[in-house]
Amino acid sequence: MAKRVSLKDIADKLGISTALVSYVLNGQEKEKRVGAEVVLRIKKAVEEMNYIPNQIARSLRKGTTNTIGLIVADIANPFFGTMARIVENEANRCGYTVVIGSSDEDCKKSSMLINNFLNRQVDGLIIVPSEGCENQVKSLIKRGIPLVLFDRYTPDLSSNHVVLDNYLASFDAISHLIQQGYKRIGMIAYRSGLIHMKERVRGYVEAMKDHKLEKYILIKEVKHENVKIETEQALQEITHGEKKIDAIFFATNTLSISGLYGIQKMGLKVPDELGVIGFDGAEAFDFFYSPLSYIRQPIDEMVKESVKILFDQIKGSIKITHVKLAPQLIKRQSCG
Amino acid sequence: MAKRVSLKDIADKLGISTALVSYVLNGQEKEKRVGAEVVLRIKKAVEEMNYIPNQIARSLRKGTTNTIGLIVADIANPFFGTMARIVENEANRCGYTVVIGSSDEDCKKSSMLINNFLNRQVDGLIIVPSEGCENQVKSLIKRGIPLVLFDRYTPDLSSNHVVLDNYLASFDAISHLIQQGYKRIGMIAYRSGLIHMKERVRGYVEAMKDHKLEKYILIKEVKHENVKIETEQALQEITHGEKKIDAIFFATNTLSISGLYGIQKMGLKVPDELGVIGFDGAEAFDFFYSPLSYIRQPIDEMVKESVKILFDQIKGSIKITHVKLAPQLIKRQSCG
DNA sequence: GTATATAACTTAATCGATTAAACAAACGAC
DNA sequence: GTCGTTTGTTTAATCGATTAAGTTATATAC
Repeated sequence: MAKRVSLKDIADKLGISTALVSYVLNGQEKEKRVGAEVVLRIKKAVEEMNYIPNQIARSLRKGTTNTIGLIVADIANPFFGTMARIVENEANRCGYTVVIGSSDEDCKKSSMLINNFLNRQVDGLIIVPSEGCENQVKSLIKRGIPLVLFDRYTPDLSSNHVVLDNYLASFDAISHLIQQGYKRIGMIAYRSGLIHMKERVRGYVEAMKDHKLEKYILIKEVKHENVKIETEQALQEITHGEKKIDAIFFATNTLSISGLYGIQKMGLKVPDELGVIGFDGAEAFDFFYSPLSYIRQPIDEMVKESVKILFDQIKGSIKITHVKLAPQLIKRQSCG
Repeated sequence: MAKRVSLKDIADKLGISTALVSYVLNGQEKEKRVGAEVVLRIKKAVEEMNYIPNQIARSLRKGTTNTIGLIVADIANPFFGTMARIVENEANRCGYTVVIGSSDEDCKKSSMLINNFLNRQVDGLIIVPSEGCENQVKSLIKRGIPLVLFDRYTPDLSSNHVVLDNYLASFDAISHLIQQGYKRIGMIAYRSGLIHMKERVRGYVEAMKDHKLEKYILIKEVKHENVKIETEQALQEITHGEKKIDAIFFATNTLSISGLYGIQKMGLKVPDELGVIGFDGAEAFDFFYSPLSYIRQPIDEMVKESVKILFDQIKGSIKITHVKLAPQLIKRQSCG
């Protein structure tokens, strides 16, 4: 591989010092009063020699990399893919690059990613935190690393975060189901201590209680590792037998889709035998024979807000910002 | 933000030189015969002071960043999301980090991304090339940048690439439709000069000719900018009137999904009125009322192969590798 | 007792760009 | 003719880690 052209190569070729070249490349020719003729010669040489500045060297010197790290649960999940795409757009607009990592909701992987990104001196992080990584987050905050948590947060840590009003999301969904005449409403959620999941469950429980349906409260929690199988099993159990449910609420898009596979397989009639409300939205929801009603997250706004907060932090702001955005219930045919 | 601990801080604290610390951190204590007691003291200090090596400095010195750049069309598209995820896994296993960019099939964006990644001294690139960026690719090759093209390639450039046998994919799909009794088979493709699209079209054309159906050849090409609307329009046109088609083949997953929306809206009966075969696979395919038959790409294998080739290049191999993998036709209910 | 190995460290150059500080030449003021 | 300014340029330190080459001190050989 041919050796790359460096600043010094240009300076040497023109018989001048590297300082001049650097000034011109950074558009400081006025402030540093570089001679007009020299400016031209430098620009010409830069063009001719096909010079590409070495960001690594620059980063080392300046102490900033113009890079932000993004840690999601799984970049193959369209929800996070969409999220990543918006982060990328916003970051690029400001001259930043994004490095992305998938944690699989696994605290160890998350930790490795965070360390790796810090080694690489990212200027800030947007993290969808996994369960059990409170200490990692705490440590980041203590070290003053610009950070925004997304989708979830740790209540007793004062970090920046942008989340959906998850309580309201569930509450609305369940209220709507009840209004449509459903009573025995079940919920399938992840087994997780994370606040977003707890809030979604709380919204469900409160809505049921508010309508005096506490006796029908039925929550099945599945583990991250085996979503599809566990979801179908759970579904099987609660849609049969004496106490079988007449409606179901899924707590995430992955759960919703796994659930739909199950419903399809079992041949349940939606919305007559079973009312359904999902989460997040997916193309699959639109093609389900009874197009799915779902909770829509304002993801565009959420991500833009996150990036904005992060850049504020990077610029030195010490303000802690919490943003909670309202969900939207998209009503279609799957719930009466 | 508290100043980070550097190698020198550790050396100073222990009253030794930075060289020793560096040796120990790199596991060279044996070769460089660092004293046993010193090794212990260094390890203890590293732990205590919570030292994190500065990858930037290391990269500058070593000339490698242990980072690879990935340029896809759109990370929000699950096909590329899945691809990115596999790249990430493979890269991580080897201690590499991935930076991802979305080109939107736009040559200018692609160019900006490539330059940006090169500024950042990525060790190699995996690129899903856009139309018109042959010169960019050529320049990369000329400069000896480790590179693997994915999904598409430029026939007259000798670059490494990993692609599907797109000709065969189409040929198989169309042959199957014909075998099922369809004759007036249309195709919806992207308006693109890229080889993968040309090959997909060629497979269609050849299959039609082989069965003496050339008079029914009907290809609609849509632009990237307005996929959904254009696809629906195209569909509208070719499913009505005298010469209306009785089956359709979509050339990508985005086109397939847009097409399904159109079919759903128009209330066409699949597979009776219209046989359908899609591309790539998507959850939406499974929930379409007549589960879609589709061409499945062995994406896992394709990506792993790409990463392997790239790492070979990074390690110095000068071998040019072309990999073409066989598609799989998943037959379901949408085509008879 | 001198020469040679070996072990254990230190020194200092290096990667490439940035930038404060020093320097030199030309100009104007009086 | 001297002093101060302005203009244009160079010098060299710096970011943090790596590593070839150099330096001691101690051990072993004969």
